[in-house]
This record gives sequence, structure tokens and C-alpha cells, in this order.
Amino acid sequence: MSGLRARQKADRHRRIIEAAAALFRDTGYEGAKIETIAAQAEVSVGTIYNYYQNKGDILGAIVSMEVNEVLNAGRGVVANPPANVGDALDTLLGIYIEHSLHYLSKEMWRQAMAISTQLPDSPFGQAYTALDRALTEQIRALIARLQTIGLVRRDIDGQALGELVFNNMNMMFIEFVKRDGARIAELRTAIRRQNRILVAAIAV
Amino acid sequence: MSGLRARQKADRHRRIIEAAAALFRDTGYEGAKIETIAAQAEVSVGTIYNYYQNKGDILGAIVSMEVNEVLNAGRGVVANPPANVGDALDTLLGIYIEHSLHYLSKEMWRQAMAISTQLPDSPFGQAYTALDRALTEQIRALIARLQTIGLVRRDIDGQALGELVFNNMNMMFIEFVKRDGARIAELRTAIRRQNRILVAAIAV
DNA sequence: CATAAAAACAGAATTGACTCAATTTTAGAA
DNA sequence: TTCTAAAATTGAGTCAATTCTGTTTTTATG
Repeated sequence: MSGLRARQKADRHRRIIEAAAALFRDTGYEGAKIETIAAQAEVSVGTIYNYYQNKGDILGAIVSMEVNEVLNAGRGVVANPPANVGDALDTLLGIYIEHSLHYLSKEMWRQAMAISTQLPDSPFGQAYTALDRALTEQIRALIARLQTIGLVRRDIDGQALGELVFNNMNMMFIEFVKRDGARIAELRTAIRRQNRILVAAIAV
Repeated sequence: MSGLRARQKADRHRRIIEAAAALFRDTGYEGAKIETIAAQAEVSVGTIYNYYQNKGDILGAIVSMEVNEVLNAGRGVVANPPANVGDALDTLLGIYIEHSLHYLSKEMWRQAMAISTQLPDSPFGQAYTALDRALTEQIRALIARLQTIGLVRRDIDGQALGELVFNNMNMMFIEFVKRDGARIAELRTAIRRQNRILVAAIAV
């Protein structure tokens, strides 16, 4: 059962994602019609809905790839953090933020975030929540690492702190993608300013 | 020019909002068809679009009423905060959270949040951002008050702290409305735990 | 190789938000 | 009162996502 059918399936998946990614970039998420994606991927409209539950799930597949790359890049920082609490946080969050617009435009992020709250139980909605959790977990891991090294006080509630840092960054990122004029540098500066309060509280 | 026409206009606004609120509650936001809202409000579909740019803006009007009530309730806490930093924050945020499901179901919140990120430049998108800012400002005002009273250190960056507290609560609230099973009590407990870190850092 | 069941496909039909040209209602002047 | 321009209403029509149903392709079996 893993012959021709499976190969064709994988190929169609790839073609749909590629066509969609190109169209989302060029004409925006709203501007990309399913009919056009289908034509470009050389499948029918019905087939697309056989592969993805709805238009949002197609975007979801693209977002997941992006976030997984970010998670991967973050591992390096957790393994080898800068020898200073403020810099360590700034470096990790910086990676998240700087990578974020690599494949996805702000409009695509807006749509992705909107869909993930609108349909939290759709495949993408669940995947998005899982990704958020993975990012939170990575921040928590960094904090644990810093505690081990002796840069962060041992009596700090690492879980709660990780959530606090992630939630704040995420909310700032949401506001960032909502304003087309917003610059990455300003976002990072603002987050650093907020984290300064935390850093003062937790550094040994 | 403020005779019959203005009265009819106000009346139609009211009828549309009332019909929409009832239907959103009963059949959910997606389930409520514009046609049905129009019928219930005894106006035509076209008229609804003369009053509101899109379906989301109707929901937006309802959300704004809700949040403005919350802001109002919050004023009391800022004017007369509990004599303890942790309790003061918990009381204010508690008011926000406890009021939040008064008129709006979780599904309505999900839709409202989704629309505000999806269409940040629509009337509702802008209004929603303004409401967020007003809530942040109120938290900042509480912190300033606590600094005046002498419960919070004067050298704390009140603006950054207000943002941190609001962003964290807001993100937690988003996750809360995404899970139908989530309980308010658990949400408040989780936020209190996160804020404990901040409280330890800023209390005199 | 023939063939029946299962899986996947195609594209026409449906659905519901939103638009727009035609019509009706109101305000205020003569 | 009567008339006219401006404002508002109407509902049929448009558009794009999603669903549905009949057809084709693939697989497994004798």
C-alpha cells in the first residue's frame, strides 16, 4: 500500500504547498483563490479539500515549517547561552523575531494567528497551540540552563517565568504584525525594556 | 436635522445590535447569518451594511460595550487599591476576567480577537487595539498609584511593567477562551502564580 | 490477468458575506 | 402644502470558500 498512491500523494501535497506559498506571497492570503492554487498545483479544487480541511490549514502547513525552523535555531542558544541573563533572553527571543518574517509576510502571520484563535480545534489550530507551547518550553529550558550555570537564582519559578516571557513576547509580536509600519529593531528594544524588570528580579 | 431621521437611525442601530447579540449567543457568530439578523431587526441586508462595514463590526460594537464596562469597574480598584501589591494586581485583573463572559461567550471572544488581528485597520480592529491600550494604561495607573502609596519601588519602570502584566494576562485570556473547558478560577490562579515573580521584584 | 473494493479525483452546485443600482423616505425651502 | 435634493433603504446579484456526487484510478485478490 505504499507504492504509486503514496508517492502521488506526497507529490500533490508538495505541489499544493508550493503553489499556495507562492500565491500567498504574491497576492496575499485573501487574494489567493483556492481555484488559482488548484490550477497552479495542477489538481482540482475538490482535491485540495481532500488534503486540507480549509484554506487556513494550507497556510498552517507553511507556518509550521517556519516555526519549526525557529525552534531548531533556538536550540543552539539554549545549549550555549551568553554569560549574562539579559543577553541570553535577548538572543533567544531575537532569533525568534528575526526569523519570523523569513518565509511569512506580516499579512500571512495575521491570518495564521486569526485562524488559530478562530478555529482552535482545527488541525492547524491545535498545531499552532502546540508550537506556542514548544516555544514556551524552550524559554523555560533556557532559564533552567541559566539556573544550572548559576546566573539565575535557584528559587525562581522557572515555569511561570518562561510563560511570562513568552506571553509578553508573543503579544508584542502580535501587535507588531498588526502594524505594517512597525520595525523589528523597535520591537526588540521594547521587549528588552520590559524584560529588564524581570532580569533585575531573577539575576543572582 | 435631529428629528425623525436621527431617532430612526438610533433605533435601527439598537435593533440591529440586539438582534445580533441574541443570535450570536444562540447560534454562535458563524451560525448567525446576516440575512437572519436583518430579518430579526426588521431591516434589509443592505441597511445593515449601511450601519456597519462588515459582520465583524457588529460583533465589535458588542465587544466595545463589554470592555468599556470593565474599564469602568476597574476605576474603582485604581482609586482604592488593596494595601498589598499582589492583591491589588489580582483584584484588578480579577475584575477584567470575571466580567469578561458577562455578555460575550467564549466563541464570541474568539471571533472578536481573530477579527482584530485579521483586519487591524477596520473600525473594529482599531477600536480593539484602543481598548487594549486603555486596559494597559489602567494597569499602569494602578502601579503608579501603588508607587505613590509607597507599596511599589519608585525606581520601577511603570510603563514597561504595565505592559508586561497586561500582555501576560491577555495572552492567558486568549488561551482561556480557546479551550471551552477552561475555568476562570484556574486562569486566575495561573496568572497569580506568574505575577508572583513580578511582585517579589517590585514590592518595597 | 480480470475484477471488485477502496481511495482519490473532478468540477458543478451550494452557501453566505458583501455590493450596487433603483426606489423610497425625509428635511426644509418656496 | 408642494416640491426637490439629499439621505437612507432595499433586495437581487456577485464572488469565493466549501460541499457534494458521480467518475476514475489504484490496490489487492482469485
